[in-house]
Amino acid sequence: MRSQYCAEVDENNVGEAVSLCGWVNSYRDHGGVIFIDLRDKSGLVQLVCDPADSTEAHKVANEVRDEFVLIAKGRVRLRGEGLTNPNLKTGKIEIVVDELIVENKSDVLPFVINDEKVGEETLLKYRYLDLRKPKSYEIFKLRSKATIAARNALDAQGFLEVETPVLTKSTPEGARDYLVPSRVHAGEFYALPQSPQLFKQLLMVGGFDRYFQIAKCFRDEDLRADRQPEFTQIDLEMSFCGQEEVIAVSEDMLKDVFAAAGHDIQTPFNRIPYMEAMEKYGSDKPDLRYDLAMVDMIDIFARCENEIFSNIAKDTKKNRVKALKVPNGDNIFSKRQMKGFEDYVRKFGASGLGYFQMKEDGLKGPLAKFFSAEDLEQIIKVSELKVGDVIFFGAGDKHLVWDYMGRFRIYLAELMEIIPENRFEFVWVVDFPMFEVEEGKIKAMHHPFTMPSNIDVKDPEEMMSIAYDIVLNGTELGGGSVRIHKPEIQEKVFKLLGISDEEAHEKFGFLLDALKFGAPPHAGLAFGLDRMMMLLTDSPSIRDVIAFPKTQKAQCILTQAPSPVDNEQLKELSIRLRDKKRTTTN
RNA sequence: GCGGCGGUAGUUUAGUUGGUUAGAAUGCUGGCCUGUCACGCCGGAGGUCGCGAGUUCGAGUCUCGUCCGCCGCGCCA
Repeated sequence: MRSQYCAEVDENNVGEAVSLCGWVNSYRDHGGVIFIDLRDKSGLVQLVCDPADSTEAHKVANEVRDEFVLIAKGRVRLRGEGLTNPNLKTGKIEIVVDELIVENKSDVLPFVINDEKVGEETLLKYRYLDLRKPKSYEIFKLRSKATIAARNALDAQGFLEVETPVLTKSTPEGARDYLVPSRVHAGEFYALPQSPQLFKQLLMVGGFDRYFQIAKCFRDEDLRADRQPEFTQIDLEMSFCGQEEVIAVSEDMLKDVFAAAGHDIQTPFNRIPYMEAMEKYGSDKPDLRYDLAMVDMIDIFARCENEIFSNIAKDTKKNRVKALKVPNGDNIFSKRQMKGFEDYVRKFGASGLGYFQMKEDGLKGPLAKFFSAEDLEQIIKVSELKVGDVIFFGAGDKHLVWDYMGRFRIYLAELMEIIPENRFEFVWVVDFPMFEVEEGKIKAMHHPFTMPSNIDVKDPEEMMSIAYDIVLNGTELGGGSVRIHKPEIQEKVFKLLGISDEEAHEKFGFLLDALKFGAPPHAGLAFGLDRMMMLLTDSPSIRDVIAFPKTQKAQCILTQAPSPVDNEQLKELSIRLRDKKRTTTN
């Protein structure tokens, strides 16, 4: 049907007969001669339909409209002097058409392909038209190349690609599950996997040694610009290995994946312990493309004469006083902007945002009077203040201060436009705590199958885990851990999490059993492929890198999913809806 | 669940203090045009102003409710 792709034709083909297929990108009817830009995945080529060459083809060309599907047969000709188009890869040649076949017509499109201004809602409703844009094709081409590079890298390292079930068992912890009703077992449900976590551990018990999968995962939580209810992980697990082997394999794989996307990245990546990341950047996924680290001020504030601050500063275990220096901030930001900073951090629970300005004659600010001259000097010294600098500080509960000062750090960096573009700054965040306490309840920070590094420590809050996250430019790209492979440790962790023996056996009995039958030490990691593609394609939304994404209300506006179903279907599944109006019929 | 922004021809949008027939660009369409490539020129059609109430002599504009889209918070082991 086709001799080559549109944009593959060039000067070397002059005089040759070609047969090209594609869509009408645009047409220009001059009354006599008609020009058609034919488009396929490779690009554009100009067709010329001149009645002098073929009255038949010209007649057909008269009826052609945008996005008609054509098969054009003709010969390649060099364009005349002054008639070339430097904006087109094929701009030096054109196709003199002697046979034009309209393979399929097209209704008028709801929007013009490549029109950058069209709203996303319209684009998503007609996503297949949006995908015709060369820009869309490039994104999915890159995604394909990256995925294949990951496969090849892992294959070369002896990993076996194994598919794990999509219909699986609902688990109590973690995100909300998507449930699938069982027809055969009335009243019972499968769950879609939040990740293949337990199955990949079972594959290690099965002796496969190294497993990977490009796995779809499902989490029924609210959406964000970088979160969809179904997403893809590059998931891997390896036996008789610890953190270092997983990190080494991951770095190798990432190097290949980024190379496939045209980026040379340097390994090994830097590492930062979790606590240091929190103390310096207020985040477990710090963006290290810029510094702007927080400075600890708690000692100095403990000595100040303002009771609110000194009281906060006395409890160094629970509280923090953190400062962010803005070089030359006094000259960059207006009074009004600085007031706005306080409003910004208040949204995240801050009760206020103090500041000092570094003037010619020393530190100035509403709180300066509470500090001794020596301590003011000390503030200047520890934060290396120069005239014109401004220093902001937050005080209070450490988790709160880390959070809002960490967000403020990013906010400032964006405002000051100090974030370098076209740079990939990878960092491994390591040495995570095993648990976090929320509203008095103890929760696994990573997941309950993570190996503690100090299982015998008395205070569970002091327990650390062998877990690691890979962070790129402030985005969590992936995470993993060394897993528990001994049943007694797993049972102990369940106990600490407040999961009873009974519940543990009901929900995870199969895992506890498996651990009893010679489970090897094993460790693994999973990457968020969609987020990786966002970064590789510089896309502002995860929807851009997913062929058929869902809206923020988790709907697909193309297919109208989710949708009501017949009562008959529900009956088979032994399901009765509370609100009967929601079914389509009966 | 909460906060912010938005919804007006197919598309992108303007619309003042509530006041005449809701305007533009682009797309579409009819005609003309043999070298354009964002072709050009002349003409034409195209609007439940998201939806529903309310206030008013009169609502795109004001009020209330509701739906949808986007961003964020909560949530996301």
